[in-house]
Amino acid sequence: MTTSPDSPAAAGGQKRDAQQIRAAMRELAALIRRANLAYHQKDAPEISDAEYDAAKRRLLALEERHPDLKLPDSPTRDIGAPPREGFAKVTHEVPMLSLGNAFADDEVHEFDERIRKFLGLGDKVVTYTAEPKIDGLSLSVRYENGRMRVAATRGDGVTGEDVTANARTICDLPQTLDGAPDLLEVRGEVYMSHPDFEALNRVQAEAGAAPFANPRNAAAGSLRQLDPEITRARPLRFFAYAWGALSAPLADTQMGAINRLAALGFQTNPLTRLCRGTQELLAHYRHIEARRAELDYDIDGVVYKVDDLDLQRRLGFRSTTPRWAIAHKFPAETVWTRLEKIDIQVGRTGALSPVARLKPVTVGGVVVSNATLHNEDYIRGFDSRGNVIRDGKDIREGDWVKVYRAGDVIPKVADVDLSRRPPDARPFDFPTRCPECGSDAIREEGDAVRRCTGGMACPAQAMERLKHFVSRGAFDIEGLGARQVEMFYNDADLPIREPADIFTLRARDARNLTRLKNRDGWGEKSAENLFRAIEERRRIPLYRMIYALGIRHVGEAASKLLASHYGSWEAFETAMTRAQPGEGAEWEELINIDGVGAVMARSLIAAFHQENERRLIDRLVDQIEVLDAKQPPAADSPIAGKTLVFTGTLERMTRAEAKARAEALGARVAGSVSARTDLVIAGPGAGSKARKAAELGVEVIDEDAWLALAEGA
DNA sequence: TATCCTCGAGTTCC
DNA sequence: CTCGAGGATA
Repeated sequence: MTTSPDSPAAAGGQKRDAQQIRAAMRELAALIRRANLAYHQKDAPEISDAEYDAAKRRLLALEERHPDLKLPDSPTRDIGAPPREGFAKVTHEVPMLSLGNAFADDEVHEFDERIRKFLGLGDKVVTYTAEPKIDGLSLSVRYENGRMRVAATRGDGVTGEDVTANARTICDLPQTLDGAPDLLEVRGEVYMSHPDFEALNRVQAEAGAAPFANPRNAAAGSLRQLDPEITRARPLRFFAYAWGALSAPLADTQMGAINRLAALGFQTNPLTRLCRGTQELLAHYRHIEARRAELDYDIDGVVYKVDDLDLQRRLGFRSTTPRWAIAHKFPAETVWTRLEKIDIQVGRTGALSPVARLKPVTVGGVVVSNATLHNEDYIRGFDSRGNVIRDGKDIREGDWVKVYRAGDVIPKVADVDLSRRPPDARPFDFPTRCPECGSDAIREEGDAVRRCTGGMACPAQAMERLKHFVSRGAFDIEGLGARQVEMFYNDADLPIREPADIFTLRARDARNLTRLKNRDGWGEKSAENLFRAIEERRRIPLYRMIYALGIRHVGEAASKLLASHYGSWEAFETAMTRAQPGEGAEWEELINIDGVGAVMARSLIAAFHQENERRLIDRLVDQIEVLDAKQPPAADSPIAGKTLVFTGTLERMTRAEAKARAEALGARVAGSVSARTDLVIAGPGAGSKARKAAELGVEVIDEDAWLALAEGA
């Protein structure tokens, strides 16, 4: 038998390598899992945070280099792995908002038009600042009387983490300021330069530690070290570009404020320019894009801001973003890979969601193996109204597809390579029966999603409903997350199949021969902790209860509206039980709540009238105590107990603000004028509502009078 | 009826 | 983070 001298040996070497890598992966995975378990059960951790982080990074790095060898049950894909840090929480005095995005030139034109329209500027040219968007992490640094006091990460925008000790090691951040306002919160981006990043990874490699995937991860990992001495050894940099709380204005333009920050000793980005109108904005965008490769730090787009701070103030904010700024993003990195299979998941509302199972690839430093396919139409390539998606190309199992991470997070399929389509590939046959329970899956007229009709008889829906029930905004039971729900759902001795079962768990366990505390992975302490966490939630605020029911169209915001309107579970339940869709006093009351429309109202009524659904609710209510919503007391305000309606444009405050203010003063805010309305506040452009108020003889006041009323109270 | 805005639901990976 | 739908308004 003749073989070429080296090929079998080489193949054998590769195989051995793969085995060694697999073995290393298994060992690291076991180490991480043991540490997670120890942490969960609040025992003394077996390994230090640093060792844990190093193990996790090493495993991630291995997986990144060898996506094909990744263990199917790798702990790196654990959701809800516990945070291991002990940073204090900091509430931002001024929230750190995110920015709206633009990807194409015409979105920049729309941004500019929106602004001119909002301000009534006609064809006048607006001046903007344009600056690179640094790909790091944002930080807010608070100076009081010229001294650095607190530095906090963005967090969720409202609450961040206190990383002051680490921030003090960043040389771009002055410890003291000369000539600054008494109170100054400087905001900007912490980042790591390319040379520093490469040097750091060399040091990591020499020390046998896993390298960081990219400068952004390196910066984030360094800033969130518990030991500031480690952070000190990491060369972090900082660009200032914004501010939070201030005791005195910095300037009257954005550019002026940036220059002032520079004068105070902060680094500001040298590519920041003033641009008059969209043409200059786009020109500067292309200039920055062209120079992107020469910069020694990562950027992911260009930020545009209205320069005049007075105009910024007038433009104000939408719920999560300022109207006066936008991030013009560079195109996301895309990668071609094979789509191996299309799976269908069933959500809590019965929605069938297609998911692409991909041959794992690294996109933007992360291994991606799944991507959302949204719905039937997205796979088909055009929707029911005949709109074309991806030039009308459909997606088939076996196709080569172009994948990117939308907003650098959610993997999506952007394109299909028809030239590489396997000859035997067939158009995807979207199921018309639920893959979990076999019930019919139907698509309502005009709806994009197909839904399983099985209701609570569908195990997938029942399980997802339970997961929602214990989720953060709902009952939020410590130690009973998605994974535990799945475990208990299929448990032979101690099943949780519906919400009420959670609250009978302890009693059932006590009657059992196979006690929870005797099981693998459980002990007396962990079982007792779970039972205690459940008991703590037996008394539950009304809005959490309503939200937990998981009624379609009724999310967190709507639940709060309903809770504060009805005040008690009894009142709410009675109203929902008596209400008839489309008629009667209870219906009128329901849809008159500002923010509740006919669709939501019907959905609520259906939930309380559908027999099985209703029994679930009743059995749950038997087990718990629903606390009344706190009624705003403010009994002595002139509008307490009155029903108000806002109409037209409010110029001095947003509608949400006005509403919150009115409610704080004990008034109810309704959406439309009726005989039960006491007062209408009409801004400019008020139409039918103001007329109706006049017809009904309801008092109408303008915004100034309303402000006087609110201030006086 | 069209348009703007916010909310709900579903998704991935850390 | 994104899409689609619901709700408010012009």
